[in-house]
Amino acid sequence: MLKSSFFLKPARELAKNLLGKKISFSGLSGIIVETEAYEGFNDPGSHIYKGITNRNKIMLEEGGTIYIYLCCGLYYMFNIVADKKDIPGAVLIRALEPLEGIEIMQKRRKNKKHLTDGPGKWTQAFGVNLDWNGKRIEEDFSISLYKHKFDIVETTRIGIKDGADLKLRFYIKGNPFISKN
DNA sequence: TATTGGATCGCC
DNA sequence: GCGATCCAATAG
Repeated sequence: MLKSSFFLKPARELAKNLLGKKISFSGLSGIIVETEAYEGFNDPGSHIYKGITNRNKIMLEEGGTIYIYLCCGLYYMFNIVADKKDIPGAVLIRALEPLEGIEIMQKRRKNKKHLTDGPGKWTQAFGVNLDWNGKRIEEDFSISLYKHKFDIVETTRIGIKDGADLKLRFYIKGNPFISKN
């Protein structure tokens, strides 16, 4: 289990540090293999870029707060807020390598072959929804060390129009559970 | 009130 | 490859 001070760093740093960590929730777990950073007020790809709203104000909370939002009316995106209070930033968890509770994940997912290799897929497999928005990560989830040695690929983020050139997506090189792009 | 996605799936 | 899906937040 990581200390809460682990999350008090800029989003791009936290995004890299979260790779290879194990995330556990309600008997399910997986290794974080792909993340994206959304950092500061000046990141055009970030929700908070155009100003603080009722939804994105959670990005100003203390690092380690959960930020969940519904994407395309269908899928929940799970983010961990980065950095100190009032400094905006979040890390989107895009893909996991499943470890425990695979039968439950298969029950929730229609496509049994692709349980956790996308930001909307793994939240569906884990049964994550808006109930966890604004909660502290340590309340229901636990994040702990798992992998130690791996190479990190730094590349561009997926699905955004603005800030698409910034290399703020990170994934574990060679891992088969990276989302499609 | 009307529009719109940081995605996924199924069907061409 | 491309359109349908679904709904909360945002903009107007």
